Amino acid sequence: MQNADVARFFDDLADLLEIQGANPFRIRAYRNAARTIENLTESVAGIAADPEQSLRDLPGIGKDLADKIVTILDTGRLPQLDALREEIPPGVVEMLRLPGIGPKKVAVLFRELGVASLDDLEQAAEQGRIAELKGFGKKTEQSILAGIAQVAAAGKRVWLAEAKTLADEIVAELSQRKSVGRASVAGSCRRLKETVGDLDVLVTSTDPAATMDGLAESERVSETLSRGETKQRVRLRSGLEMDLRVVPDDSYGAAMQYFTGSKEHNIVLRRRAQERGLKLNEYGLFRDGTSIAGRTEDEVYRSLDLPWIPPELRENRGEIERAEQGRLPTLIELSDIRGDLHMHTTATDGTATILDMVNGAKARNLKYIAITDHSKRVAMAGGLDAARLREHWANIDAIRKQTSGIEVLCGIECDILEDATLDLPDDVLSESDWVLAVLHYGLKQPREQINKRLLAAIRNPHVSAIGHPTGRLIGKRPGAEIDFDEVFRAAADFGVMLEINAHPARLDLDDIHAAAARDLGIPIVINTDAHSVSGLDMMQYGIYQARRAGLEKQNVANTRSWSQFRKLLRNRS
DNA sequence: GCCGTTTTCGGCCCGACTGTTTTCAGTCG
Repeated sequence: MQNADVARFFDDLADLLEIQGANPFRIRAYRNAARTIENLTESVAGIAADPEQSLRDLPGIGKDLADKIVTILDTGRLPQLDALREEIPPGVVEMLRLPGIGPKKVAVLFRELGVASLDDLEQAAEQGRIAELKGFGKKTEQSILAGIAQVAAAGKRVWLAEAKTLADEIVAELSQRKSVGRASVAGSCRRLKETVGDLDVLVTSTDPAATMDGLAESERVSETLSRGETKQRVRLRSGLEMDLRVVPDDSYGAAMQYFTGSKEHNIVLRRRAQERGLKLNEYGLFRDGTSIAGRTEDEVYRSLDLPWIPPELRENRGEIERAEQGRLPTLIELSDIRGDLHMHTTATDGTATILDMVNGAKARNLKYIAITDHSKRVAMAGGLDAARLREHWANIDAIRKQTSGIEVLCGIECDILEDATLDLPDDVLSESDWVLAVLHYGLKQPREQINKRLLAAIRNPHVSAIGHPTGRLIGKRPGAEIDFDEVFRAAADFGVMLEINAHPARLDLDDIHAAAARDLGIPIVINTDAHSVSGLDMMQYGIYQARRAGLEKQNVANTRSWSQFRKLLRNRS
């Protein structure tokens, strides 16, 4: 059982308890436990099985929750959850997804009207039965109908690449207005999370009303959803929603801190303020009603006896403790990257020639690259068999001889087949400078078989790295189920690198698993998987993911000079 | 349900906006 699966039990339990009107602090305890488990770099099953470790050492896990975790791991069920599900149908929980509808309203709808699904709810709204309930009205009824349509339509999270591009454009647009002073993206987009649910933008303004009018009239905005003195929520034409907050200049740093989040990080900070007799909110840090910090984020953190913490790390995954101890990582930057070990050409499904890719890489100041076209199993992309691959390598060789200033490796993205063999024979792989082994097919196989495949690839002496280890496509398909503990141990033992694939749809390994791999000393490679020259620019998104994992330059193999990187390869055999 | 160099009981982060109210609960981030 994966950490995320265990966490889900507690989130589901919390949802049901909320509808039931249970003690809010008990509910919070379940949610805190879910976050703690989700953010672990070790597997919770591993901790439970290890006599040297105790679940109760995890923050927010006491006797009761430790027992519940063991029950979940042993039986795959949680009796309390099963009992609650008997009382509250799944459709009732689903209603929580509607904007403006929370547990209290859901409970009333279920209790008073017997509404037990989105379909029931839509019917009741159309019949005007909702507006008659106490605490409800015509507007709530209308917003329920609008919400149902919205949930059906989309309301989904978008890739960071899309959200960030849009957010940067909007900030630039707002910055041009005369009334606007400072402007910045905040929220999960600033934390560079792999997906973004909505945008948060912060501005200082001499004329808030005019600034909000300006946003409402922007080409990128389709409608204003709500608007007050300091906050405006709009829907963008792309479907994404955005909050604009207008804050006083003296509060800008505190507001940036507050609206960047994460919620979990902020809760710990506010508690820290309380312990020091202070109060922290979006307007500043206050002692007895007098502001003692707020103009800059740095000021806020310093006044809480902490160094400034990079937004990418603000998830309450131990960054506050590390900051306190002066052990914050020096996060990797794009300019640290020297090589790119995953890219395609017209030999398979790329759109650029070998020479184009080589020149594109040189233009981006890379010192070494690997050309890694597909192996034959990926027939749709025109994958290469042994003969075509050798021919391709000869072409790469020819170009390498007439090129200077960059090392070009004859590589291959070799499929790990469903039966745990590799798509090309060992004698071919042995001629390669760089073998990236990957899963493309059979991702739904049971975990045991997936692990068998990955372990077989890792043990093959010709394999250099595992590319996009889970095979997930964010928002489109989940990755393969992997026993990460076992795979990571094998990668560490055999000196096989693991990839963070920089494509915005992959970002695979994710932040948590990349951190776990780093903890085991496994060298990480960040690669673009470029299918065109401009695809080489995706490196930035891989760097973002690595920063969220807390990776430093020395954790990432392709920050090394070519001569250093080559040594890593030689150590392999 | 968790947690504790002020506590094993009594706390548990904070404010804006909306809709339904006539002073505030619910929701959201």
